[in-house]
Amino acid sequence: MSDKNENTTKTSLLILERYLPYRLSILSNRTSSLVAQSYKDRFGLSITQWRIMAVLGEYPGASADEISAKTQIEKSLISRAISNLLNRNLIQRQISKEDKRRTKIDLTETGYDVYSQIVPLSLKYEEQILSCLSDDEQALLSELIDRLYVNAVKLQF
Amino acid sequence: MSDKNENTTKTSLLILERYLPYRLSILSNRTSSLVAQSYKDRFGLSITQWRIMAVLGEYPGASADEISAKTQIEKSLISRAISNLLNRNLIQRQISKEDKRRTKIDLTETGYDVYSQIVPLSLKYEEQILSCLSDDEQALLSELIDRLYVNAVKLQF
DNA sequence: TGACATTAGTTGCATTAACAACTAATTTAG
DNA sequence: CTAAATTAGTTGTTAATGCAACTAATGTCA
Repeated sequence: MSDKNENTTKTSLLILERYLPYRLSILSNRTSSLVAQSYKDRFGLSITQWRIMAVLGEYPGASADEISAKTQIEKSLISRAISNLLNRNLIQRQISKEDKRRTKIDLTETGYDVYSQIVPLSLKYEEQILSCLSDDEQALLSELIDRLYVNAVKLQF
Repeated sequence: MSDKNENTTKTSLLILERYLPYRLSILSNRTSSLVAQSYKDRFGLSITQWRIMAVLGEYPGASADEISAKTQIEKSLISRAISNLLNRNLIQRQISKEDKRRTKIDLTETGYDVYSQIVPLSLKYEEQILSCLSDDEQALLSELIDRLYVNAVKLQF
């Protein structure tokens, strides 16, 4: 027994290809970019723009900050993406009466039309991505992802 | 029965928070940025730089293209990261004798020393990230991720 | 052998993202 | 009531990323 490097620790082996954060990252990149390319081609929307619209479909009248929280997208990116969507008349906004710092943002009619086209498309994509798993496996995966995320949020390295 | 929107299709519902590509994306971002921050703080290395070093630890003498394939990082990023690692004397390279376009890249002694410090750290991080799952669940997750990735690579939207 | 295509790696450029500083409105405390 | 702190949103700056053009070397095939 020499020092702290016992046989359990020896020169420990890292195989990038099997490293979980790496694998999550490449899986996520692949799925996101598949979907992103489709939205870009069909509607000229980036993932960020689409996610904002998705939140507004669920939560009409949300503020920029609420959108930032729901999408996990940094608020300066939200601000610029909102400008773009406003210019394209996909969303509209008004200043909140109760709090003049806030804005209430909504899909326009055009925006809602686009939204209504993308929703079924994105659900179909999700289904295809998950098509290699049984229903039970899908449910399990979903649970595991939730737990991993809850755990990851608490961690601090 | 009005138009094409039957009850089966109705205005289908998308809940971003439950949408798999989104959830994968935020989980992956969280885990990667946890790890990234640690490498940045402790060794001044970005994830890209670290992944290159990780590949070289596994595959000494790899070429830039091989590194790009193993890390899934675009080759221009690899090229620039390699320049940086060369400047910092963490890696070294020589032109391949058989094919003068290729380079053979290796960790320097310094680089290997850093590598040897990061490997156990990164394994510990992985363990902590997975600590919320049982061994069986970890194995299952691993399998599901593999299958999802294989499937995702084949898909085309 | 010699044109043509392919491959390895580098560089330029345009887009995206992250981070901090800033303005304006609101809330909190004394 | 007012000074200080907080919050919503915007903007500037810099770094990271992605794509495409480019050079140089090699491979292909008539």
